[in-house]
Amino acid sequence: MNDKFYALSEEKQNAIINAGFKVFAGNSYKKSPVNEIALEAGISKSLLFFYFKNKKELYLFLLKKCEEVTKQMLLESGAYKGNDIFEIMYRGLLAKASMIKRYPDMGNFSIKAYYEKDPEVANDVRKIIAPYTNMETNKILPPMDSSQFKEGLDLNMMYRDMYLASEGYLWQMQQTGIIDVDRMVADYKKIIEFWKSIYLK
Amino acid sequence: MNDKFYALSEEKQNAIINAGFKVFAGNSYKKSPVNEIALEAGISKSLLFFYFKNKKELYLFLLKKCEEVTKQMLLESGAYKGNDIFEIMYRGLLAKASMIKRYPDMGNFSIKAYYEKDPEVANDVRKIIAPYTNMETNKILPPMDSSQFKEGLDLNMMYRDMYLASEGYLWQMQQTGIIDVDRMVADYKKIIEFWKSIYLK
DNA sequence: TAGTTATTAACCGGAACGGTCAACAGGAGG
DNA sequence: CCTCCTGTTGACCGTTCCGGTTAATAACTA
Repeated sequence: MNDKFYALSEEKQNAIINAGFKVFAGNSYKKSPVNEIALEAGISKSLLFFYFKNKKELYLFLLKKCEEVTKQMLLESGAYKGNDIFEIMYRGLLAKASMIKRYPDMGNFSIKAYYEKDPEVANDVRKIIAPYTNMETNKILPPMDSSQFKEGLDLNMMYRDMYLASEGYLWQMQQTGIIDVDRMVADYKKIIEFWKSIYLK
Repeated sequence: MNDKFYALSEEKQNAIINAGFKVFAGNSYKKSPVNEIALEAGISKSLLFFYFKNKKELYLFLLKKCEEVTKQMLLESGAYKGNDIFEIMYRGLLAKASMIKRYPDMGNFSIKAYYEKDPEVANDVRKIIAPYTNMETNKILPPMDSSQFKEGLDLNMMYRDMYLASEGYLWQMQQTGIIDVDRMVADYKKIIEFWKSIYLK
């Protein structure tokens, strides 16, 4: 890939990246025309081929970008790990929300890439995705002080319920197409308040 | 469309329908080759064009099928409407799960169709989808006897949390690719037991 | 065997695609 | 004004793909 790409303004870079995410998220690798990505990004196909020597390189670049951003997000969301489970969940959603705002189609792109079967890229996709599959997810109950919760509460089930509801909420939000981070934060705060009212002593 | 299609065995019909759902769910209308659908269904392209006179007809047939199945499902899941909210939710998930099992890609197909912009089909899609958008969804709290729940419980928030968690669970299940209805039922029963333990008096 | 039906392989014209390249625009410096 | 350099593009090419047709074959029936 051409280093000149990094000399572009951040907006221009993001425009290209998001165009790539969008088109590759909407179609399989083979059915995603480079021209469509260029048009979406507001540049010509030739220029895109100037920055990335071919379609495969562009695709794998996007996949790496995706991994990098996700890793960064997980880091951020866990940065203030404490023993307040509600705070942790709140920060987790916040990080995800801002990620969705900056790269709206990245999530769908990564899902598509995960299931990509085209022999031209499949192997490289596995190679890039492999380490990131084993990564620490937040499906596992973080350590916490159980004394503050109501007696007899099944903490694992509580966490599972909250995790599932968060996923469901994010999914529901993404279905609408418009990501309104402010509204998401407000909604989620209310949900967390509800959880506190039923789970805490 | 050719009535001979209905003379086919149910398995053959479903094979064709599911092949259509799968391919159209994975790509936009224009980028979904009829040949790929035929291959996936285990028949030749010519035969598919024998049953459906062109691509558009096949697509709209699938969309109607989708609407019909969804309507049926909503009917089933609400058939035993009582005042037991947990029972209602359980039946709801059960209906959705069995629908996913029979038509694994139907959900993604309907989402794709909803956002389809190709002028060749967009108008007809709106026409078919329109009545079904206004349909009664289960996002609204059903009437229930509040005396059995814990004092001061916000029933709307409770229902919202349960609904979101159910969506999140279904989404998570569908991501795995393998729909194991038995496991889903078992999982969901445990989740509902948990809800009962925290919400009921 | 003859006739009817189910199913397909081969084909066609046109469109789309990845990738290349000569050309063009515009600014910098002489 | 000319010249060089850089960023950018339209036009082009060989190939593949796609929707749809049709003539031919397979399978079944009587």
